[in-house]
Amino acid sequence: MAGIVEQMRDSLARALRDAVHEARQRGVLPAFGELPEFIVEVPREKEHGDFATNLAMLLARAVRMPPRKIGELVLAHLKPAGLPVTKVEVAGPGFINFYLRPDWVLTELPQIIRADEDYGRVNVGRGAKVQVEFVSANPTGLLHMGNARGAALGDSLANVLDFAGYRVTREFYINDAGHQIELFGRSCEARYYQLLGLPGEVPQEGYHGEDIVETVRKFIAQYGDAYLRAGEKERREALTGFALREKLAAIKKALEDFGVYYDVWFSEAALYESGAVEEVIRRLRERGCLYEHEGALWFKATAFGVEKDEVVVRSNGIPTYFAADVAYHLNKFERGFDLVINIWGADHHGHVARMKGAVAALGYNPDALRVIIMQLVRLYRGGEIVKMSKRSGKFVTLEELVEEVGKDAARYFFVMRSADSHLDFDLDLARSQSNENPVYYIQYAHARICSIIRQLNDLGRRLPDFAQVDLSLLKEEAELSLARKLADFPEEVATAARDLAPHRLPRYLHETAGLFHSFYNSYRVISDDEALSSARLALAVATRVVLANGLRLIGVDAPERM
RNA sequence: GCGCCUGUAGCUCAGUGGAUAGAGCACCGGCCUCCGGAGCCGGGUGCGCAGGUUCGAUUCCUGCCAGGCGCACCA
Repeated sequence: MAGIVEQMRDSLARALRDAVHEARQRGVLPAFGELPEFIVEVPREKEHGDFATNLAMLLARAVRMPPRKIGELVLAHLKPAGLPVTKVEVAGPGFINFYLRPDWVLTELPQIIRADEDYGRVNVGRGAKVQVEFVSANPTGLLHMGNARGAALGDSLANVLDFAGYRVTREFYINDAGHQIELFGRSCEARYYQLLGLPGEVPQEGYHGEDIVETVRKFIAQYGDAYLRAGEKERREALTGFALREKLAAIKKALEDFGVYYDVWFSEAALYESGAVEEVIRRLRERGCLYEHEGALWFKATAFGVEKDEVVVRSNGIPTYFAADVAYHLNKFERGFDLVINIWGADHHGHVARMKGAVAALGYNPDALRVIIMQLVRLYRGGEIVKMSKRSGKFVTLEELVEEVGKDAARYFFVMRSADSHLDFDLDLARSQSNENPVYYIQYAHARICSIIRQLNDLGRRLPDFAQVDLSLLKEEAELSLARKLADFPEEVATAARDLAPHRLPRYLHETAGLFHSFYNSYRVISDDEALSSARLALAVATRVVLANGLRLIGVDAPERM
């Protein structure tokens, strides 16, 4: 269901193509090859009309005529019949500008209200299967700011893709195998001894956080000192298994409190147990992509344009993390995803090229793997950088963040920046319940509209049948520009999906809320004029729908009262 | 040294191969007998530097400068 803006764009493009065709038929325009791919855009400047096209300028080279001249010729053959076009002109270096009747967009309002929570759904995905893998933190600790940003970004992107017509699977890859887990187990063991009054030392590179102590304390509460007498292997397995389950449960809880739910929790250990890691090594070997060097087995990544080759099996016979990750990605593609999206921290960007190389080596299209690299997060409090260090266990966790600033502010602040940008997170601003805070600004607009409707009910009046409302009564600039903004929502969703850019939404919502506040401040919605009240209620209710839908996509609540 | 990301207003950041580059914050001044003042209205010499491609570059390419992150038989 295309919005009215897209329909208008298409109609104008069609009229333009017809005009060019006509002019060529009549020999007014010389023959040329393909019509260049022109765009019909909304000009930045209002004075340049409602829509504009660069068609004439793009055609200049092919027909060897000045753009303005071409514009005039196209214009002479243009028949915008049935369209609310009031004026067309050639301007500037050769733009063709279209001016529309100011009320052209108003018919969208009842459509918005009717579609309600589905307004803004588009079909750019055409039902393609897409997987979004995000966070995928080691289940050995708590979630930090990088994970939090990934969670907000990944979940919002998944929401957007879903709304844009993709079939989305959200997935968390659990790194529950390998060297780090070994270290984790030894760290737990050391704490186990310590808590039981025996000597024990957490390995230098191990996990020193207080949270591990807590976890081991719970283990002791349940099993006492029974494992002191067990063999090392048995003791470690018991401790590691217990701790991993607990950590994972805590991670899951923290994410749920952050509004993030997964479809699949995928275990790395399962890849070893099922033989998938061995299998993928066999496949790579079969394809001649592996070789031995100094006792280790290497993947010939350089054959796929990567700078360096990569070890898949160490000389001690243990596969690397990379081997498991390749197996995981093979598994993803075997599950039939058309598009596989990973959200990784900037510290993993070196991994992208070789992962794509491995995908290509396995016979899949490396472009079907899209990796979004997020830059790092810096926290500010009181104007100072909050120092964090993972090793010492001193970092702000996702739970603490949500507790300090709330879920809504946290999610909004993470999503409002593009992944490419280093994020300075101002805790004071996010926490402030004032007009400084953009989250509340948007939520406030939503609550205000709900309040208007409550007011209406209190007066014993009811919402009108919006299909019957005389929208032509909306004539004020503030009304028309708000309606115009609302009609942009479907294209906003489409663009966010196409560009994998959920950060567009906070901006759009903020602008929309601003236009509403502005309108609200200048005009009364509910008045003695029944017809005018109905028209303005249509505008207000449509605004509520768009704000609610947009906020939902970024995982922020749309409260009826604040 | 090599690779990736980033350099836009005092600060944090949007933005697009096009016609006069935007928002929030901060700062200053206005607005409530009226549906929620968490609101509204007004206030601006800025695209790191240098070349190139183009009818047109803040956007694309090259070099340089600055910051971040990588460059393990770690993950």
